[in-house]
Amino acid sequence: MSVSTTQSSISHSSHTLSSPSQTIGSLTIDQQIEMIARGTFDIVPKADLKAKLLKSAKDGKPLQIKLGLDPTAPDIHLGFAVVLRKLRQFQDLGHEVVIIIGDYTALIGDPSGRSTTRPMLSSEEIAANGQTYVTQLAKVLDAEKTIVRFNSEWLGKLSFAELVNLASKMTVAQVMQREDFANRFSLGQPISLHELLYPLAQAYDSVAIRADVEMGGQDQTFNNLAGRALQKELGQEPQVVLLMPLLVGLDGVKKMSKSLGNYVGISEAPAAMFGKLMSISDELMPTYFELCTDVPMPDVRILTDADSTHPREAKKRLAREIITLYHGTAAAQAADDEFERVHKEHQVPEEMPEVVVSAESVDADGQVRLTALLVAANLAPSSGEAKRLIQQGGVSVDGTKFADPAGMLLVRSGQVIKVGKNRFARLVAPTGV
RNA sequence: GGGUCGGUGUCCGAGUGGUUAAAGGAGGCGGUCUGUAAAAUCGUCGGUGCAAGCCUACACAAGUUCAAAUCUUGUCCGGCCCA
Repeated sequence: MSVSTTQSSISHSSHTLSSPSQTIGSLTIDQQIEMIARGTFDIVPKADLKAKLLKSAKDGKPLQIKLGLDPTAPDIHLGFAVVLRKLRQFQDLGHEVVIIIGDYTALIGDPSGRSTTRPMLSSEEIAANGQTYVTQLAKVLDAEKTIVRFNSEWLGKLSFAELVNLASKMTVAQVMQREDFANRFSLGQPISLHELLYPLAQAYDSVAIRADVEMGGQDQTFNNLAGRALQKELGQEPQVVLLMPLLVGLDGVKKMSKSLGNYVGISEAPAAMFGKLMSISDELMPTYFELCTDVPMPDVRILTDADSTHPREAKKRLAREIITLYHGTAAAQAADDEFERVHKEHQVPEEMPEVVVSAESVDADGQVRLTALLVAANLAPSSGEAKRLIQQGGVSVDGTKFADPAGMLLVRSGQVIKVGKNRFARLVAPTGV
């Protein structure tokens, strides 16, 4: 993967079309389209995609597939991976991915709650951030066919006159079509002027790199279409806009995001992933199979039909499939075994956080107040919460319910504290106890 | 610039001087049930403390009062109308 802030990096993208495997290489255009279409929310317009694929195959020139990202630390969870995996498919078909890091769009965006302007990143910092992205994205993408660019490269060079000219290509009414703007406006919520410039800036990215396809989440519909419009306006062949649905999080309601805590990170430990995936609702299974795994759709239909497959088994299969993608088959099987042991045989997990009981917290008799211990062990956010958990019967020590909220515990190394259904910690007594 | 309305706990939203750590809903957490699913159901949700209690909290600050989320003034932020 190359990281470059120079204009020349675009030109290096003209190597010949290559395919990683015979099977993919031999796909007809229609088969390729079927593959690409899996799980998509929308492709605008589908006919253009076909035309571009045909042209690319004929000329032996890979398509430029664009994805714009915030310069904030990427939280690569399954939801984000949905888009990345689609990009990977394009790469497997021989095309080239251009990741655009919106360092400049982030700079001009000064959210109203923020009092200080974000400091301008130095080129060293920018390069360093780029490297971080490379490492993280490489978990899904093919590094050979990925280019990382920063949009300060071209947005930073725009003069005010040029910006005004660009802004003249779009009307307020057009921008206000965007659902979130329209909603906020009608609800009487504030919209800052600079926010209206966002779609324009993002659209200009597409012009700058001559994108053939722009990928994005469903929520990016408007921005991506603006790119298409602006390209047309400026005499370029307009990009195809390919939108992926937003993956619903573990709660089954809201989109998966780190801040909502309803996510599965792709770097999470296999056992943790397994547990989280088993907790999703049955209704979510088909979507997760379609968007997060490579299981062929006919198989998915059998797996998600409760008459042919027990939902529990299907869900375990789902968890194994996903874990295999990021940790390999062996880890997936191990996570499955562990899950069985803990939840079916009600044994304690093999691995769990260890908590060293501090010597000061232990009294002369070697006892600790359990509420304090729970807080120290990160099993409860506050002692009030710890008390509640105990009162409600959510805490057990070595399998025995601990019911006294004010109770003291005689600490022995190796004791297992369990809170709720799946939070465990193993105690390590202070030396000498 | 003028007028006007508003800023309450994770979110929404009641509350116009005192049994208000603040109704109700959403959501979270725990128990039961289950397939660690969903649904259902019971309980619980500021901090600290074994407890009595103490502390902090209704944008921010100052004030009136025995007593303020509630009244006054100023500041900040926002909506709407007018210019």
